[in-house]
Amino acid sequence: MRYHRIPDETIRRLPIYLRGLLSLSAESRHQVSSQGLAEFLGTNPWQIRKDFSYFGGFGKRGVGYDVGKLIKQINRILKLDVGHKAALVGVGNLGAAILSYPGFKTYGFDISAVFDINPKKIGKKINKITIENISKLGSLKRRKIDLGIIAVPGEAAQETVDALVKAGVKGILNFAPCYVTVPKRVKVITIDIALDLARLPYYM
Amino acid sequence: MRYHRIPDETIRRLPIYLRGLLSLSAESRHQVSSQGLAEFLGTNPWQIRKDFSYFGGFGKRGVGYDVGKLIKQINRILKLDVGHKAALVGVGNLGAAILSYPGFKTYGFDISAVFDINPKKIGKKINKITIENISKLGSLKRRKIDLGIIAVPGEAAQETVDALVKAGVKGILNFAPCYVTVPKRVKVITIDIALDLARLPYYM
DNA sequence: CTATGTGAATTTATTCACAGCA
DNA sequence: TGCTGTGAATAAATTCACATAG
Repeated sequence: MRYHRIPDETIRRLPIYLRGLLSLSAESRHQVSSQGLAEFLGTNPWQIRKDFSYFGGFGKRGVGYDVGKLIKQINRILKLDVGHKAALVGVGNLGAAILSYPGFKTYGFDISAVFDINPKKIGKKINKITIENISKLGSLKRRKIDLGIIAVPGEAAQETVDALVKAGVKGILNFAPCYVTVPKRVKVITIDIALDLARLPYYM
Repeated sequence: MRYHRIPDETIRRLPIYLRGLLSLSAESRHQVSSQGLAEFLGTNPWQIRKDFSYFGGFGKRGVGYDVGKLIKQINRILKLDVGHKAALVGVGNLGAAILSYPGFKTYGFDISAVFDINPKKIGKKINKITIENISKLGSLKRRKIDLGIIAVPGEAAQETVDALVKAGVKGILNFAPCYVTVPKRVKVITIDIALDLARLPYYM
């Protein structure tokens, strides 16, 4: 295989493949062809083969892919194999839902600290984690937490991001419905669930 | 302006523009240039002008865009100007968070019915809406609800989708972490918040 | 003189078609 | 023979550059 820059779209799809492979694995499917995986995921075989080919030979010609091996490889490519500690900031409705969402640990994430600004919430426990004062974000570096999840109102998003960056996080998942600026070394992914709903009527 | 097929990516960005324009409008900004909007949204001016150009002349040369007018136009393009009633299925942690999420009404959505399968929840009220038995989904057509939001476990997603399709919805926002199949006339958008988190370490 | 609107150029991503390996 | 892996062909999206309108 020659060198190729890996398309962003391929990286975006890897977690989808991983999710599907984990489902197959849970059903004790140990082998799958690009055709079979494509049907399971609602995509097409060429796309899957092309995406995998950027990383080298994952499969066996005439046979298909080994599900367990593929899971390991994708986990390594996405750097999920090392495990990641995350801090959640903002324990409103959305924050509480995020905290109890089972999907994160599927990918090796552990929300190990929770912060809020509301004095009534600070000190209380939620999912066995004590809610800390947002002013204590400075402790993240010492606690090896390099990932922040923001579930605060839009008005507070930028200052929360700034505080997280100062605390040394390298990646931020932003649920606040606005654009935030960060230094280039930090990666932000913004999710606004209403945005996706907003384009649904166009297609209906 | 000559005819152009509108790129999917442009449609994906329209709600982002709309969100930004609504913010500007709330700050009493009535005029904005592609440059100014781009900075506000973290994108670039060419992209914005190109996207708008697919729909005709929205701006005034030498001046910029009228914020209010632009909001109206995008709302119309996305068919958000008519308002949409949605039904939520599944009132777990995530469902409850969705129900209280303020972002939906920003785009003219009204979650006007809530369903669950758990007998202990049925009949209870949440956000002033009575939780109904999931077996009553058939009433949606009569109630002019054409949009479904699914927040059930993955195992139940396909059957829930089937029930919603049978009840006549034309669009589905799926929060269950799996691919679901529908007839071509129905549009599904799947959101899995863990998928986005899963590609963050790659960039860190 | 400023900022839009848009063909053309470039870059990026998808699809195809088939060689090559188990 | 069956399914992967990958260059080549095609399609789609982004970026540029500048003519054009207010």
